[in-house]
Amino acid sequence: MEIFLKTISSLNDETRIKLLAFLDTHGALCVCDMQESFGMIQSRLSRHLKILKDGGFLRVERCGTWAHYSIRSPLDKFRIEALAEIRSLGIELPPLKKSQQTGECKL
Amino acid sequence: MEIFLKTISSLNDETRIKLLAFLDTHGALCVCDMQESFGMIQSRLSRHLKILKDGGFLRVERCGTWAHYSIRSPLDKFRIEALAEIRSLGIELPPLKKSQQTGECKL
DNA sequence: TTTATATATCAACATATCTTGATATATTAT
DNA sequence: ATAATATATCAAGATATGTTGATATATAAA
Repeated sequence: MEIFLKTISSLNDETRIKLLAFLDTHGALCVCDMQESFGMIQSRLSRHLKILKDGGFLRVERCGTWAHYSIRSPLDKFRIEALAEIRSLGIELPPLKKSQQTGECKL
Repeated sequence: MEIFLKTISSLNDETRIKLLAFLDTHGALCVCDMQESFGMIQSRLSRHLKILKDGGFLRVERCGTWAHYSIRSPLDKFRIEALAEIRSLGIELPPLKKSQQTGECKL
């Protein structure tokens, strides 16, 4: 029950649904790229990504100071269905802006 | 997006998940039966049932003063998966107590 | 070492949601 | 009509969640 509720509550926010859709579209992204793309304050973004990670939807791969978030794989059936449902919503997403940092590490 | 969020937020509560599981197990029930079974204050129960109805999970059939709630049918794929997930949780539910009212109407 | 960058976490405030008890509505029985 | 019953809704308070700005941590560069 606790895990299911955590999964559900991680989806219970428009910002997080957009982030999921964005990562679903673009694959792995670092926080700063999403920050640029969504024009979102860093602490806010970081918080939502943590909630999605704890909700079982995302994984993080650290690479130096960068944290690359991506959709976790494999996902269980329910989370796959949730993602499919989100995909089907046709949410309008911001264009991807890659933060022009030097020394980006190669995944 | 709004509809999806409403669906998700309707699931975002332990009480409502138990109610869904209960109705999934017992079929159509009137509010007073659930009230008896869960030992729950009527206003609270009524509120949660409304949220589940608005979330697209339940339907109501009125019969005199009684309101019989049941899982809506047919459900779309996502809600079916959500229900399946809830079923798989093996939640412990209270025994069904039929409120001993006279003149219960036949569905 | 100092400085800069990327990310995470915290504290304070604003907003949303849940619970309760009271009241409203609608139907049935007397 | 009045009284009783089933359900819905409202108002107030308690709790949870989201946002912001500030700070902490950790890595990399100079």
